[in-house]
Amino acid sequence: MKTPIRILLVDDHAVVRAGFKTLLENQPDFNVVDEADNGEAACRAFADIGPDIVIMDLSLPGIGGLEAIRRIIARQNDARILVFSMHEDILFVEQALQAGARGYVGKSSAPETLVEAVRQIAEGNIYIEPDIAQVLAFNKTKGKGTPFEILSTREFEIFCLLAEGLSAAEVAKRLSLSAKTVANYSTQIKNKLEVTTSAELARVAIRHGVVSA
Amino acid sequence: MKTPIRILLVDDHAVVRAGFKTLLENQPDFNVVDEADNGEAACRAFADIGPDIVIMDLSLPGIGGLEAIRRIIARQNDARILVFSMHEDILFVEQALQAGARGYVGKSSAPETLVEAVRQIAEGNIYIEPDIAQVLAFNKTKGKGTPFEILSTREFEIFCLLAEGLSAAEVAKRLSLSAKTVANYSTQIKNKLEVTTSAELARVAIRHGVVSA
DNA sequence: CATCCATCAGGGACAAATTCCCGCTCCGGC
DNA sequence: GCCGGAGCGGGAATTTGTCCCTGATGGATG
Repeated sequence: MKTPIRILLVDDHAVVRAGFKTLLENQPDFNVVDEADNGEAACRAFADIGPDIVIMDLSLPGIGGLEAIRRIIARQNDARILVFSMHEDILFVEQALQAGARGYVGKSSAPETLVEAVRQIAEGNIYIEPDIAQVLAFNKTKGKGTPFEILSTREFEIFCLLAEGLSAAEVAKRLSLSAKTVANYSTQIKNKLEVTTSAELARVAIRHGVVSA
Repeated sequence: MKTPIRILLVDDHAVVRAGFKTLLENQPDFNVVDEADNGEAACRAFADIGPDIVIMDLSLPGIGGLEAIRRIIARQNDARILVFSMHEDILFVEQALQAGARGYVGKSSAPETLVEAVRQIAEGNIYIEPDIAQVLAFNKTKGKGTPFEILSTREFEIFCLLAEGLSAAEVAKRLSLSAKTVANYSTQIKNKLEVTTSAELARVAIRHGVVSA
């Protein structure tokens, strides 16, 4: 190819980055022109070199991957960003795509998937893993929005208490409700946030700064 | 080199594995002779091919990385195992070394560190990242206890999975245990850590860096 | 004003998880 | 050999969670 795909690689794991780099450069038309290990550096590198595509991990030190995506998109709203994340968490995927990412590839994908995703996105298309795409499409039909806005005031209140580690019975006492009511809310909250266990609930809450660890 | 280092690569992320493989094989005397994506397969592969060194991720489906290390060491107690883990948390390092690993390289290491670690361990030495080694040594002198020392190996393993948000049933499937056993462990773990809900469990885990938020 | 719909609250019935207690095996230490 | 702890799981009672459905309220909107 006469016009190689110029890639900016963003991941805070130096070793993983190096591995990916060699993997990507096995493709003759792939060229990793720069790397970054945090969000700020990624933004700067993007501005400096204007890569064809950014491959970005979401869990970055400093400003997270999401914020980095937002800043890059703010600068150039047709920037081509592929998110590669270790934890294939639907909430993150949604946030990433909403922030402007053009694709999402999870941890358990085949290497060819990554390569294919890079090509698709570099050409201006969108690439989301079939499995994940299905879930997202399904959510869309159900009118699911962003994580917490879909919770009503009361739901959010109960959500916080549960996330802090209170049992359903304790929450009920605190809010002068029936244990039954809290149990029902709890189920509903989990459904809305698409988690199944209280541990996940707590993680989501902590992740979004609703409660502290 | 006339005697290349024969490597068994164990990681459940196909993409990461592919990246590492290409990275390692940039070294002319490194030879990735086999790969595995879970603990059982790793043990079998080790028995089959007798590699010079095993590079192993800790978070594996089925029997975890820790158990895989134990089984390999049980078979050949001078087996050379290098642990490469995404989450460089001290607890895991301690457990891994106790299980018989000869080295530990964390996510944020330079690629050269990984290569160096492989060489050191292949020669029969021990290699632990300087940073981590320091913390370990420091903890030893202070006899500093994390709340997790009171957990047995198995308890800790289950604790991690629960904290990540898996249900008891999922943990059971993952570890090939009865749901009953996991439930019993779960109760015991909560007692030991003095928490009552799974949400609290998750918070404790996150607070101590055992799992990420 | 009537209607519709989301929110809040909880009952009933059933499924599932949790807890407490027990028994069993296997090992490493004394 | 004996003991204690670790690992594994069954039994039974209990608590929780889930699903569904009923009201009440309090805006919106036609």
